[in-house]
Amino acid sequence: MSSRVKSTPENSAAPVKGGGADKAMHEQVYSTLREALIAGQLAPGRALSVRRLAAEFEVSTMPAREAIRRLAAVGALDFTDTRRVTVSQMTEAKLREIKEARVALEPVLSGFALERVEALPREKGRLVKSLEKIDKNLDLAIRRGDVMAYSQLNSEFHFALYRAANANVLLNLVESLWLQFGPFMRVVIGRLGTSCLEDDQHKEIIEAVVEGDSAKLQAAVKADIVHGMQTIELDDNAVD
Amino acid sequence: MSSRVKSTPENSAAPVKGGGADKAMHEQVYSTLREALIAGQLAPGRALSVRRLAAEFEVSTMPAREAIRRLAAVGALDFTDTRRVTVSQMTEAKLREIKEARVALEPVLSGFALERVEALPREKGRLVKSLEKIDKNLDLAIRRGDVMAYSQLNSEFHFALYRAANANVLLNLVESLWLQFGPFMRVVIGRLGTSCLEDDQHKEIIEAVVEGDSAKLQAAVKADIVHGMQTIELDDNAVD
DNA sequence: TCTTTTAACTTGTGATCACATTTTTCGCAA
DNA sequence: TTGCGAAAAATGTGATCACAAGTTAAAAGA
Repeated sequence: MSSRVKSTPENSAAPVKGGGADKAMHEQVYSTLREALIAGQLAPGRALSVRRLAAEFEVSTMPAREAIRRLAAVGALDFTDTRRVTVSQMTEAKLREIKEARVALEPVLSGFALERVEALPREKGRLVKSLEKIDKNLDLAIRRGDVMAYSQLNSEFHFALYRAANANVLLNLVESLWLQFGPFMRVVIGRLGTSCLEDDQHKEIIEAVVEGDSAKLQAAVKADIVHGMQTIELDDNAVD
Repeated sequence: MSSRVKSTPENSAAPVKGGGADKAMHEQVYSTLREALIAGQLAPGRALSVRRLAAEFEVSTMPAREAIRRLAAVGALDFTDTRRVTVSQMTEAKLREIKEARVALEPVLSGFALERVEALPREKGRLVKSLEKIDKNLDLAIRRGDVMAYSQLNSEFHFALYRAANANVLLNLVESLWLQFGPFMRVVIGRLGTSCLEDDQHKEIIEAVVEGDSAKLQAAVKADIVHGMQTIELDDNAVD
């Protein structure tokens, strides 16, 4: 939440406006915010405001508005009854929905990913190496008890796999789910400590990819989700 | 696409701005556009523009922008490489993804709906009556060959069921899928005629709800989706 | 008649201002 | 110290303008 976007020098002094930059500014605000949410860097219930966001990114209010609107459209942000914008709170019912949706979608997406890399050996090699590297750092983060690094790396691990599917419709659905439970998960893990995360299914996931075994992969992904979500559910103080 | 939003009389003459209305104007623009997309009233590839939309709804460009941005966020609209906004085109790969996602999500959502109405008999009665009425009109539309009415009523039928689940996370995911294939489906049905739609699973769906049989309901919903999507896939000229 | 160039128009994006509410802050009294 | 109420600051939303880039239409040349 403290990163800076290239503040086009024209903005401050002269009122030279227009497209200018190589990428739309609202896009940059959006991406940064999205990463922060998925990695759990923004606490549930935290209030955002158009003007504060704009100031932080050193842009006008317009890009901030559009980024907020976009995140709200996928359920990551909530507009309260009084028109206030906050990071979505979790409820028990919502958590159940997210779990069911993840279980329904992510194994399918994993299957697509495997199907695709099986046809592209070089890409498969890159994917496996990437997953192994992330998982190694993940283990270190867990042992270190580094919740922040864990959240970041865990999402990186899953999305490295999912992105390999080259299936944007499914990817967007899954991403919207992660945007919704990311902030909450981070809070729970922070409370429980990383020790509860030691027995994930990442090794099995990598194995299944290497072996090209789709059934095994989907089962491992599902198990990983179920285990992770159960860990959260068990913390009864989690939902307020 | 020709409906009007209450044009607050203050807007035209005096520059009295601000919240004013009871509901945000961008929300109204969004809802209208969403309904039009799901019902297939906007053809794939059709170009939208902020200013034209604003003119049509008799609002300024701001509410139109936000509505467009929001629909783009869920994949209903595309921003082309040259910053043009169009109704999303369909591709073969995308259609496959949508089918898989629908098969994965909509039976689950149906199960949630049944589970909920089983606990609320009055609501269950209302739901069944509502479904029966819509299905009756649906049959008439099919016999009449009225593609427009069919698209409208078919979405009403499914969402009447889905809304009963009171599960907004899942509902939003499913809605985003319908927003993406609605325009395309309408084109295909328009080409094939409504005769190919005679053997849907709506009767079985209603039956299963009445009987409170979740397995039967989910199977019927899945069959309805698979059948509907296969109808589309078979039309090889459909995807351009 | 067909191609090419140029001018007019349209469009998305960013900036800025206005207004009605909501939220916070601060001083005063009990 | 604790409530309470009014002033002050902040916020979402809508309107409007500016600018650069894209699209379309027209005009000019072959």
